[in-house]
Amino acid sequence: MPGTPKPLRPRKSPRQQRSAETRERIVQAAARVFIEHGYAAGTTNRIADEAGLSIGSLYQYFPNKDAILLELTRRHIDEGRRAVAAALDRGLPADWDERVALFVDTALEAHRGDPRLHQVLFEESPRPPALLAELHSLQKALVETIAELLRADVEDHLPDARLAAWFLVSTTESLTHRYFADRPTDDVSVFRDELIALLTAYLHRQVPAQK
Amino acid sequence: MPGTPKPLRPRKSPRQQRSAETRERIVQAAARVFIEHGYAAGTTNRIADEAGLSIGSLYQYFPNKDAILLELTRRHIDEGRRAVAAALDRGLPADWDERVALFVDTALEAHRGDPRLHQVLFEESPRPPALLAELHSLQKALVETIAELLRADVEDHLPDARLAAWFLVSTTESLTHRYFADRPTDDVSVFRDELIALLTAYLHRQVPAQK
DNA sequence: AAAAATACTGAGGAATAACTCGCTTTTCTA
DNA sequence: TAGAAAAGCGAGTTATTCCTCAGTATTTTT
Repeated sequence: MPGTPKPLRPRKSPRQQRSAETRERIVQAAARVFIEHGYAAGTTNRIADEAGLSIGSLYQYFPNKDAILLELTRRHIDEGRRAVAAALDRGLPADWDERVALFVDTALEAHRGDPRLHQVLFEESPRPPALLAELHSLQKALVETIAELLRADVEDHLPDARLAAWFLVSTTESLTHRYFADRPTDDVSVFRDELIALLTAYLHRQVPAQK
Repeated sequence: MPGTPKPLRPRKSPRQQRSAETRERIVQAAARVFIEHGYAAGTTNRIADEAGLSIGSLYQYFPNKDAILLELTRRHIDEGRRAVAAALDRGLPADWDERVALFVDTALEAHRGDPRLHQVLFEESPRPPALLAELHSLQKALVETIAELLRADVEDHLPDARLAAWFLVSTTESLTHRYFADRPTDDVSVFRDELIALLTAYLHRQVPAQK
């Protein structure tokens, strides 16, 4: 029934301290259940069970299963956003090689939680259009920011700054993601260095003679 | 019930020409349905409907839903395998830049069908362990082959040929995949050239002075 | 052209999972 | 400390989906 959008907001705002904790318990339990069972087999009954609650209580706080997933996804996105903001706050290095390193580290940082959860959230689960749009605009903003930085430094050496920025962002995200799924090396720092090598090689080809 | 593996083989081998066509209709309809509705909402009833068949007929040819998915996935994999084999048959260029171009083109070729189907098959659907193993060993073989080629050309310039090969394969697959989801450029050939630039830049850093 | 084999039908059984609601327990307030 | 409000409970309802099976239609064989 595509004409009936599901409610995604909580039906009750916590009044007592106890209920705030309960809500949190549900979210934490959901993360564990999704990690272990995946989205489809991560039933609401199982989540309630894992949280040590009755199914009824769960539905006091979340109107449906997707709302729980949405909460988890939002938290994940916010972590990423905060990581980027914090990095920018600490000041952007002038050198592109260092910028790339910072960028890669931030991406790794964002995936430092449980990669399996990340996989469930972003690949296995149905995402409501609103969230999809949010994700898309977030990535687009990041690409645009980096494109601006590229343009500022390179003037007309670069045929298509936005495309280059897209490559930087996509490569970093995709390979980081894939690293945790595949684990081609046990040592994260080896992966980190190699990814940085890949990106800087690309940039140096496009951005000659950075100082 | 993890203890009860589902049968995945067809329950009936076609005797009449008609039934071979019916089987094919089911597979084609399943592809369309999965593309439009995704895996979970791509119900067997919907597939039967799309194929213009009764649900009972569908179950004459496939013992369960996953068997249909498996058939689609196997076909997809076989296409990729054939593309690689054909490329190798035509002879491998001596120059690494051309090898990279060939590699990228083969990847693009494999995704030339419907990227959305590819996404459903490889990211959204539950894959039986047997298929997962098949996929993994296929990718591993490809990584190993390329690692061998790298080692043959570079002797000890390369700290970790297997990791470099992993980066080549993963970057190509991930970015190709992502390209079709994001469409950062309308022109595929622009993307192609940029991806080749990325990979050759990486290789030239690792494989200095190729001739 | 009758009999046999193959192919197709679709209502409904069986299973499962999302979600409700009347009731109980706990906490807060005056 | 009594009444009210908030939080919690869980058997049961609703909805959906996979899949069966008894019967019908079509094709092949003799």
